[in-house]
Amino acid sequence: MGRSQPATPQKQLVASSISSHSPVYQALLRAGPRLKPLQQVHAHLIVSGTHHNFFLLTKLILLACTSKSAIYTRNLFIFSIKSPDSFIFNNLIRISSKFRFPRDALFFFRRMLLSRIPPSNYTFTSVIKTCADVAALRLGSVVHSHALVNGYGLDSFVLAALVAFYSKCGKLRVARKVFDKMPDRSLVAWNALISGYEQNGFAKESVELFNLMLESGTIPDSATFVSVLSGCAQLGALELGCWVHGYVLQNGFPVNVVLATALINMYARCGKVREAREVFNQMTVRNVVTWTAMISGYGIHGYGSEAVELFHGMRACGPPPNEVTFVTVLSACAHAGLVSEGREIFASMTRDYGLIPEVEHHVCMVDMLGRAGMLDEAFSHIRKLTKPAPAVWTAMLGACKMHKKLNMGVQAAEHLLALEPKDPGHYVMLSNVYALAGRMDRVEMVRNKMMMRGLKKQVGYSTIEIDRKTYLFSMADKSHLETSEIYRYLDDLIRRIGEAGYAPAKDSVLHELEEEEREYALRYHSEKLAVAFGLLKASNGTGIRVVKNLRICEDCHLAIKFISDVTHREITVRDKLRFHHFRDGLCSCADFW
DNA sequence: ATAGGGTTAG
Repeated sequence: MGRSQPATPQKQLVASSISSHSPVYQALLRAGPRLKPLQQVHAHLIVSGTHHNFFLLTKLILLACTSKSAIYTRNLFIFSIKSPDSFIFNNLIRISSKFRFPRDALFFFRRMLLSRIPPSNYTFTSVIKTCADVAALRLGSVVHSHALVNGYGLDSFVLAALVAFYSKCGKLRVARKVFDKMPDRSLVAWNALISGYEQNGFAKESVELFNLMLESGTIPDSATFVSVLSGCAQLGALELGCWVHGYVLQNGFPVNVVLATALINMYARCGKVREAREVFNQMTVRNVVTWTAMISGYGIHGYGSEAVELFHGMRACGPPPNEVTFVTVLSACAHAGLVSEGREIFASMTRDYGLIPEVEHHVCMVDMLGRAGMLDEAFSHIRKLTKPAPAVWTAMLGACKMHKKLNMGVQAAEHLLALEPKDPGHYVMLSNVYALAGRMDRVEMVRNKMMMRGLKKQVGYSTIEIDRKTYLFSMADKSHLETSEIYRYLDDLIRRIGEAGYAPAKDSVLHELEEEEREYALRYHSEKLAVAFGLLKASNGTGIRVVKNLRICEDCHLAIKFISDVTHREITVRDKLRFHHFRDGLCSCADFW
């Protein structure tokens, strides 16, 4: 029957005769995703007259795209492929999106629409992923409607991609809405939203969703654990973090590098640096992120020499440190007063690794020199910079406050306020510098300026985890069920530490308040409330772990030292910058923070 | 052929 057909397209005949066993196809496979070999095979196709073969051209262009040769791929697309089919379009879009060539992915998508080839769920997932990569909210929303119109409103792949997309754009409410409407939620959809919450700072929501996931009977995987552990790290939720670790081990889930690194980070940020090191030691494969997480862990606990030692270990037998590694090790030096070590490490950055110091490294250097009381050196470090970033001046101002250097502090603050006139934190700092110098007239002036500009001090709060639940306290908080008990207990504690020699450090309260209000405000700072609650609730012998969103104040620091002494309890406070381990009336930061 | 993951200064 085939014979009786008119001799229609020679092409078709050739196409059918070329299979995946043919020598040319094998040559393409051998070439793989490499530009030069592909072009050689291409030349061979032309010479042998098979360069119109659709099957071969499809393989060629997809390999070209995989080889990341964007120009060659586009040329093949424009000049060699007469009428690309949906398979070619979908794969070009997918590969371009996978290798982060968003412009190409969108180019092919537009061409697909212009060719009137209907996009499929494959098309939409890749295009949405591309929109997520470049956080193109408007475009992504248009593609979303497009997907709905094309009948993919219930497709689990498309919807999972949309959840990830809205999460990446910070639109968690929309992401949640899409997620809630999914008829059957895939593991990836759960993971995308859990990660979305965590990445956008909504650790609590992330953990809550994880619990819903378990209740729904969906089995989590390593990506789930990684996001939840990051959430635990954010929250300082050690109990939950330990539970996740146990769950992973008991159920025999494989612990890969990323998961182990997330565990290190969780333990370190929950105050358990020894446990973090244990995970680190047990790993067989460690990459630069692993090492950096461990060094950072030591740093935030004030264990500068351990951080430096590990850094040298990394130099000797680990992967090359990257710019993040240097930030963490320099910060560790700054917090531990390791000036000469820090200087040497800073120098090695460019000398040994060809890394150019960025703003964050300069911030660490200024912080390090400034904390150590070497304010002139810190200042001259700034002067060497062509355009000092605000953060550098923030570090300088912090050092001036610490060492009560009024003139230099005012100078730093002036630079800072010129650069960032809307940051309330800078005004607070400056007013504190004036207060410490006894210039109450100036304190008043800064406060007025702040009010006139409609700026408000950031609200401080502290959290504490009891029985895998996190409780939040703000200053003079009375929203808790056991408020009266907590206040009674705290008042009694303050009486006891008063007998032991504690006197409120009234200077450390923000001078927005009148004299008689100050002591009251200090007395019921969120961290004190959280500590009191912890002492009431946590069983004897266990440590108290509090997380504060801002830096701990001078008075709370002093009070908690006394509290650790009179109650014989270990108290850990993680503030915005680092850990304070209080024990027997002393703090691990040695009052150097 | 489809979607999700770990480290960063003040």
